[in-house]
Parts: sequence; C-alpha cells; structure tokens
Amino acid sequence: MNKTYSIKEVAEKFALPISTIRYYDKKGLLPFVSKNKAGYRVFSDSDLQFIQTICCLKDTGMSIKKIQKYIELCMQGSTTIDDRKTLLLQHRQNVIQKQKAIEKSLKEIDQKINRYASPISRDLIAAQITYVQNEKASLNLKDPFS
Amino acid sequence: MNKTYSIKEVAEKFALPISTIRYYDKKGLLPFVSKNKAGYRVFSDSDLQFIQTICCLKDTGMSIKKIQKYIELCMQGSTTIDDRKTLLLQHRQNVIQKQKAIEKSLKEIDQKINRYASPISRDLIAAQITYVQNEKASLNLKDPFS
DNA sequence: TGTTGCTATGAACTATAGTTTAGGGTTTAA
DNA sequence: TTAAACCCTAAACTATAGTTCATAGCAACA
Repeated sequence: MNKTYSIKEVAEKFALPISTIRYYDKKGLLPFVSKNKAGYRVFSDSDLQFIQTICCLKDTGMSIKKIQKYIELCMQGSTTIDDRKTLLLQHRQNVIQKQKAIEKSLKEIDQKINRYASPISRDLIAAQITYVQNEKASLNLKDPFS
Repeated sequence: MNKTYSIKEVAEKFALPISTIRYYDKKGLLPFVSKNKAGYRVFSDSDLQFIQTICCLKDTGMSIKKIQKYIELCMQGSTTIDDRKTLLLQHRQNVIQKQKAIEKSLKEIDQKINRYASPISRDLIAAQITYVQNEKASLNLKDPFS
C-alpha cells in the first residue's frame, strides 16, 4: 500500500536536517509536496523519488537555483523534455570537468603525501626549505621561514 | 635566472581574480609572499609552487581555514611533517568519498538523460506523470501537475 | 611632468546555502 | 486532558568565499 511520510522521516531517510528540507521547499524545490489540513507537509513515495533526484543534483554541485529550474520544468509536463535534457547534459559536462580537476589535484596531493611518508622525508623537506631560502635570498626577499 | 612576478601576473597564471589573491593573503594563505618597499607583493617561483598547492586543495574542496592551517604547518619547518601528512591523508579520504558520491550521482543523472533522449521519451514521461497522479489521488493528495 | 596603469588597504557589500529563534498550532499517549 | 513530541511560518542570524568601493600611493613612458 502507498505510505506517506512526515518531514522528520524524510529528513532521516536522506540524512538531511529538517530545516534544510523546509529551506528547499521555500526555495521552490518541493512544489510537489502536499500539505494536510493542519498545514503539515505530507510526503509520498513519488515525492521521495523527486527528492532523491534533487540530492543527486546537489551532490554534484548544481546550485539551488538551477535545481529549482529543473524541478519547474518537470512539473510542466512532457512538453519540457528537451529543455530538461539540455539542462542535464550541460550539468553532466560540468560534473565531468569537475571530476577531471579533482582527479588531477588528487594526484598532486598523493605526491605530497608520499614525500611526507618517505623514510627520508625530513631530508626532502629540509632541502626544499634551503632551496626556498636561497631563492629568496638571491632576490633580496625576506626568508619566510623565520 | 630567478624571476619575480606581480600580483597581476600571478592572477593570470592561475586564472584567479586579483581580489581573490589579496583575500587569500588576508586569510593567511600567503605568508611566504614578500613585499617591496612600496608595499607591493613580490612573488617568487617558490611562491608559485605554494600557490599551486593551495589551488589543489581548494579545487578538492578544502576550506580556507584548513588550507591556512596546512600552510602554517609548512612554514614551521620539518618538525611538522607528521601533522601535514595526517592533515593531507584526512583530506584525501574526504576527496575519495566525494569522488564516489559524484560517480554515483552521475550514473543517476545519466539514466535520466537516457530517458529524455529515448525515442519514446514522451511516453515514458507521460506514464510517470500518470503514475504520480494515481498515487497522489489514492492518498487524497493534491495533483502536483495542474 | 603629467597621464595612464598598476598597486595598496580597509570597509562595506554580495551571493549562496543554510540554521536558529520566536511564537504558535497539532497529535499522541498516558 | 494534559504533557511530550511533533509540526508550522517568518524573520533574523550564521558561515563561507569572495567582490566592490573609496581613497591613495607608486611606476613607466611620452
């Protein structure tokens, strides 16, 4: 049978603070959520599907404003399919670009970690400090290690 | 020969606004940068190396405060190697976790794109709308498509 | 020597994404 | 029927990461 969920249950399911769900609603991300006569939000299973999508977009760095735009298109029915596809394809490109940037940065970070983890890390770092000090001295610049 | 760089040159090299570099300096991210007698910042090649690392950490989501902490450890010399390693290993875990989350979300986004790109996308979406409407009706909740 | 362009600071301002508070209704279970 | 546990809104507040502005001092070149 179809169940409904309170805001607290939804918050637990998605590991979000209740305040964040209310904030999303205020920002127009949850126009599909009904309210009962007392004014309480009543979430259905299909609502949870939408929220899952919202979390997906959020976790990949889409702004609230863009997500709102996407949800708005969803609520307008089948006529907006092309717009939605365009929006998601654009976002997909952004995500892939970000993935690449993270990948690249992570490699640099790993190199630093390896230096620090080396048995001769103290020597490596000491040599680097000396190098910087010589460079700075040759340019008549202040020694940053002092 | 060792060259020096103005803030403008550094901004161009790293594709950062000049205001951001000043902001980073104010936040304690650039304690290694010297100033000439006029008060102008003078960047050396080793400074650029540091800034490269800062960009790395920033691009993988480290906060300004954490980066400041890392740089501070760097300036304290070889005695802080263990602390730096710990800090970067911790960050590494965060980055990898984020990578996984992005990977997972991207798959969901791709599924949506595929639905929208399907030759029968209109039917798929129409069926979904009908499903939601039935679910909402069976729960005596307002139809969100109207 | 003056004009153009670069640099500086501090303070105010902006954007984004929430969180907290105040004040007040609702639901549930003893 | 009343206390505890929910839920609501509006508005104020916070945190983060910058950006912009006002004012003013250097630098390079015609």
